[in-house]
Amino acid sequence: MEPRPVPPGGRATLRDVARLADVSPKTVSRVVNGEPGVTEAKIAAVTAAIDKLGYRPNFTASSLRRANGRTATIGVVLEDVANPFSAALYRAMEDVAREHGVSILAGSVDEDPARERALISAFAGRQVDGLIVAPASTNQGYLNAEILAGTPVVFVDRAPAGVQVDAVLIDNRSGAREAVRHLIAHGHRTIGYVGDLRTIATARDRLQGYRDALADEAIRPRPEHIVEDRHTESAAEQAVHALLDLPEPPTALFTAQNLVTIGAIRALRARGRQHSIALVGFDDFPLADLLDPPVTVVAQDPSAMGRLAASLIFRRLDGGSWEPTIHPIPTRLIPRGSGEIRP
Amino acid sequence: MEPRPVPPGGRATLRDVARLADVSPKTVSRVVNGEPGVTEAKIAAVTAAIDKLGYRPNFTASSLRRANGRTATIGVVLEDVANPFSAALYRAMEDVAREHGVSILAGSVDEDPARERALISAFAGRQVDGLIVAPASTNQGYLNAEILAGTPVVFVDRAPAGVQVDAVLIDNRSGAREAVRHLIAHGHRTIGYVGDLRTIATARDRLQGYRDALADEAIRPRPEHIVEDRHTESAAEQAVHALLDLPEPPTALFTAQNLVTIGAIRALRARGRQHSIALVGFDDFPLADLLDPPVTVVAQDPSAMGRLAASLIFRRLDGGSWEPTIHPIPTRLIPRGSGEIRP
DNA sequence: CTGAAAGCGCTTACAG
DNA sequence: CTGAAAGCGCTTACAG
Repeated sequence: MEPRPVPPGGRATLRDVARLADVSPKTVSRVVNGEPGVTEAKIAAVTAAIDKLGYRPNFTASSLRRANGRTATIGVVLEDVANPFSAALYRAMEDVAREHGVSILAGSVDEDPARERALISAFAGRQVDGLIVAPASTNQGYLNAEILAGTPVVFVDRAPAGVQVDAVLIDNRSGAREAVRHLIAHGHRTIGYVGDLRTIATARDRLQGYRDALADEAIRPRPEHIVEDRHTESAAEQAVHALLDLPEPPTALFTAQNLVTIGAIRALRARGRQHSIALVGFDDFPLADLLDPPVTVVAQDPSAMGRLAASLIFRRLDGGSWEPTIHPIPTRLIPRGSGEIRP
Repeated sequence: MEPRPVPPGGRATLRDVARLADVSPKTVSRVVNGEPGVTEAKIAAVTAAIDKLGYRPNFTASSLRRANGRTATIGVVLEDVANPFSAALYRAMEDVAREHGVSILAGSVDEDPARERALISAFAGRQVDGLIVAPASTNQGYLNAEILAGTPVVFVDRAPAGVQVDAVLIDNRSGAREAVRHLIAHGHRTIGYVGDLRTIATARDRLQGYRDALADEAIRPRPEHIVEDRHTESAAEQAVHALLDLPEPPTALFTAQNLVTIGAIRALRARGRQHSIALVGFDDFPLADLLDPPVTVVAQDPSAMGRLAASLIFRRLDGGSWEPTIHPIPTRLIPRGSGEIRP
């Protein structure tokens, strides 16, 4: 609580400390960085001066001069931190980064390629040691300059295009196939699909998985039962209302993203059909098990994905070298009730 | 996709660009920063060299030398990004920061004061232009050095102690009082309290609000109906089981935090009591309206809180000056069903 | 309109 | 064990 004698309006520098302790700047640097070969007396003098001035080393300046140029900061580009999937990814990365004494610059892109580039440009300009990206763009060739310059880049959730990098991905197609197969196994032949923007590759993969599962059982997909480009809860809700208004409505729904699933549930509830129309969602979400009926989902493991993505960055920073690889993370079907409703 | 002629293993510098364009570094600097007074010819030469080298300005170095020393980066210290409350706060701050061309360094403290200090130290060492903090510590006097040095600091969700800063807060006590008053108005006289760690000031405030509401109606609080220090879902779940096992169990519950509310719901479900025991939770959470019964809550507005907190930082950075103030954000009781169950 | 010199806060590479 | 000089990548403050 005692006010510290900091230079008014500015912060003390290493030179201020050196002057007060009556040593050279280099000696202060040695003390600050815990380098050996400084007498106890000088260490004490420097430490006292640091305390007195409230000196805080300028890490930014030191990394500018330091041999490896590392900033102990990585950049994380997410879809939307407010979405629990992104939030879980981020939290897992943060935990790994903390173990390495590394801070995180993060931002959300909301499916906007321009925002993705702006964030990466801002992070690269701040000399991040690595980048973890869940891309919204269709091609990330612009990252090649960074990669050539030696910055490790890892993609998460979405595959790279135009660039060779490690990627932590799930198999969206087979996950979706499993979901729809589950519905078929419970007797459904007319299954509606409601999915995210078709500009998103993972959304297209999930639709393909849906088609695969139908083809497996020689069920002809009905175009009117397939609704793409639903990115929000309310857009999905409307889509489900429309599906149920069809002359031949589906008896089951596969909803290919967490917000879409929630929108679908709202529509089913509004019609009192939640116990008569089966539902399997892609992506788990908090409280899915507490709804009535509990929601069957194909769960991803965002914590595992985030941990692995961050670990890959740090392995490369620690000198690890390997060809850029796809690192698959398995999905898991969790039957809870909504997916086991029979037609 | 075409590989750029970047110096192998390193990035091009402003000097590299200057050499290639055959101008002085200062001229490159002018072009990069869009300063006026450069001939079209030189601009073209510099731009071509930048493209050829894949040059990206080192923003870190420029802010070291730049007059105001700004890094266009702020630090955000949250409770836990994976909690939807923190995630919503963060997202709102991010949106404001983006409008100002500012990046965010963020981290979670998980109620650990040491982590709080470590994060702030890391962010300050990276020369952030401002700090937004949801503190876990009981005293933040250590921030005074930063504040004296001119870094704007804003607290959010939790009040400052030992330091004079702006704070964006809700009135936890009166919010809790309103919640419990609501239960009393619906006929309850024995109301259980389940709350977060008593080390958290807002948890203590909410308990006080609970006591206030009982006192208002001259209801004697029963110590055995008050359970503190429940920080996780499962801890809260256990607590509710224990409450309902009492000889005289409460007919209603006030759960003073979002995870605690969810844990309580799990316990009520497990016993099939969700329609017979009333429940009001503090903090809204996604899907609260889709549960059965829908959950009555006292809602905070984390988006409004985050936006305001970030705006305050930028107003100060833009030269605004005022005495550090508490900025109250109202809470709102949302009756949905669980809180209107009668004894 | 353009550039040479100095310096932001720190570390490197030496010398003693 | 200690420090003087130079330099990280850039901008400032001048001079022309």
